[in-house]
Amino acid sequence: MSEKAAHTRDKGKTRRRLLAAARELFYGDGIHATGVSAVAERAGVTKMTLYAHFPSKGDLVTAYLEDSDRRWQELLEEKLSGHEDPLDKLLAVCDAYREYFTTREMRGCAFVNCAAEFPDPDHPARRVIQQHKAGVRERLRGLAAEAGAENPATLAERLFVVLEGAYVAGALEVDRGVLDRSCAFFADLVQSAVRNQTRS
Amino acid sequence: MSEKAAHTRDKGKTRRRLLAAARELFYGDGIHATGVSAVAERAGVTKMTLYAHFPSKGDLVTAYLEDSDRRWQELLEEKLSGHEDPLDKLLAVCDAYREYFTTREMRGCAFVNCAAEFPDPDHPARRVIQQHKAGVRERLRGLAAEAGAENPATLAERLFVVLEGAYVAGALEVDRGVLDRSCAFFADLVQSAVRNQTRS
DNA sequence: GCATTTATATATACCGGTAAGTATAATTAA
DNA sequence: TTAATTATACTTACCGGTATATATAAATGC
Repeated sequence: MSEKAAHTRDKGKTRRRLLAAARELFYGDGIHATGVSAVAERAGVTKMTLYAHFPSKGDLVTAYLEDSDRRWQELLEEKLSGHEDPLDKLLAVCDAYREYFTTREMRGCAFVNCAAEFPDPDHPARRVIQQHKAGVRERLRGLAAEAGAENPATLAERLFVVLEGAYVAGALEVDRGVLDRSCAFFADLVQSAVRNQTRS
Repeated sequence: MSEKAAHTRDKGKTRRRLLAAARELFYGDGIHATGVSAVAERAGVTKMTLYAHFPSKGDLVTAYLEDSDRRWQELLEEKLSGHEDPLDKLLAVCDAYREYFTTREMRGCAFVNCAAEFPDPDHPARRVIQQHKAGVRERLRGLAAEAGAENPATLAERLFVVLEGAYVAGALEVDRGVLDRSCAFFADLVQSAVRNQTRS
């Protein structure tokens, strides 16, 4: 049905198509290597239409990042909702990471890659990146506390470092197993941090 | 003495100047965002001279990566030579990482950043990146074995993941402390992997 | 010691391609 | 009628890379 229906008057739909195209191309090929014309073409619209939705390429980039963050959060919360025990919830973060990683091509973290392309710390895109990473860390900290870790802040930061490291290592190595082994690493850290807790 | 001596006939010196310029600009601003003219200008030479040393920008990029890897290895081996005990050597790898990181601006790993800009796994630059990371992992594995870790391969991979994670986390956060805290993390991992060893 | 050759670098202009972004007019669907 | 989109052409700017002709320092030959 939605085959030849490129002539939809639904503005939201066009915007979603543009964001989907931006996601594929920006993430897959890099941002500087992707022209706005290519994004428009992938979305099946004209460059003029793209500029009707996003005033500049920079705005499209930040919208792409915000959209990616939103999608990540949805995936994470869905994963978390499948568990009751706070310890299981904590472990589920790692699963979400792995799933998010393996779904997308082995291109590493979209936010890290974007930061590599935009060195200026004051660039608007960096704000979104910062917020995304801060969100992950904050979530980990809360779950670590709920799980009863001795030092939730330390555990959360270490888990965060492991996740980031596994992400880049998995993107660079042909060997995909590092992802799975890092999940075991993650679980070991959680276990040893919660084992010697003061049981309530 | 070497002030106004831009008219040196030393080919090696010009090449070094070009590589230094490439390092600063490629690393600091990104590769796609840096034009060959900018590199030549920074090196104080003409674009023609650049192309007399490197047949294309791609070749300059791979030379830049090879040079970076060589510099990293020199720093690492110098750090390692300051210790006798294999356990201290292992810990020194983390110090080398931190020093290498803080010397250069907070822009993360040059190899990871380059991989973000060159998605094609068959791109020549990716070969250098792969070799660099494989070298780090191999070194860690050897030192872990010498230090008498129970499972050197597992420890080495985990340490590698921590180093990579700390690198990207430090580059994204304004907080520089994550680097130092990750070194403590690194040390903890080493300690607990060596503690329960079968003493020879 | 002096001229010549050769390697290295300069200066400058150019080419084809592509990028981001704009202008304008026609078209489509509600 | 009106908002959304198309189609096409355009501007300005920069990119990687080349062409051409010149200048200079050092090694070479006599």
